[in-house]
Amino acid sequence: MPELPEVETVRAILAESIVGRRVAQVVAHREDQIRPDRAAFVAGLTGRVLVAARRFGKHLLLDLDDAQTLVVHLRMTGQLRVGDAAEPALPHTHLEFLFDDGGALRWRDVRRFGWLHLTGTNEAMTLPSLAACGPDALAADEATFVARLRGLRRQMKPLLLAQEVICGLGNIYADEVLHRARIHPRQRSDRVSRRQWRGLYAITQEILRAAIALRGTSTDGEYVAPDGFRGDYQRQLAVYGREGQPAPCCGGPVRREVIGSRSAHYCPCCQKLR
DNA sequence: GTCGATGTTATCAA
DNA sequence: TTTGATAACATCGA
Repeated sequence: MPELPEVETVRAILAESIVGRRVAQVVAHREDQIRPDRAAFVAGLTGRVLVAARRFGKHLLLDLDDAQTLVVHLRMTGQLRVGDAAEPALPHTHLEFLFDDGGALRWRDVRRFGWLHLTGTNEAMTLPSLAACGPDALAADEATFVARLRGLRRQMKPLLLAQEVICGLGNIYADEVLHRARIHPRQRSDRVSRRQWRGLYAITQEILRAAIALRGTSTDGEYVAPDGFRGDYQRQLAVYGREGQPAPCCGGPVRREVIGSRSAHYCPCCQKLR
């Protein structure tokens, strides 16, 4: 599922492949995922050139040549695919941007939780979904990161998933980060030491960068990049999705339990509750 | 054919 | 303040 490293991979590929190209036609097969509405969306994008691709947390921001920005959230199964307009669209393709050079950018989303919002570039960060976000997990420096997380008293796993505190982490990387930091997912955050916070910051940076280098994680073939390739980080996962299998830290079995109504994976012998 | 699980987020309830 | 339940949706596997 797309979390920060996957969205960053999408951003990088789009920056290479579609910046500079002009949208000749927008075909909206359905309108429930586009905002503010179909008419404004289609009219606002037709004829425009993409000039930049940015990312904030799990949000993608595609800047156009007229001070408009297309903000995209992939949620669970949203995908942007770059290809040839002559190729048949894959199933669950709900939106197509046809370029004037015969290429196409297509939006597909099996579960249809994702959304695309066309707004002014200056207003993009004021969209509720973005305005509510804390600092980006990758862009934040150590002082900012620690300051945002300290002072609350929540279970560590749900805390790392809270986008309003720090944005970008999802279920996979939250589990991986806590495992590497040897912190139990139910550990109350007010019992975490200053030293542990600093360690958590360093580990978060390492894991996010390593995942980006491998172009993200593709479990169950869910996440696919705009070029059709899957990520490779799933091979590096220590605990996520590995219930019952030996953890790399000690060889003991990975445990899975529901915490904050989300599945959490951890090593019970190396991630002790204090 | 039914049921539960999947993971992200908003919203409402406790 | 924190936690949990629910809903949005489609697919897959038991």
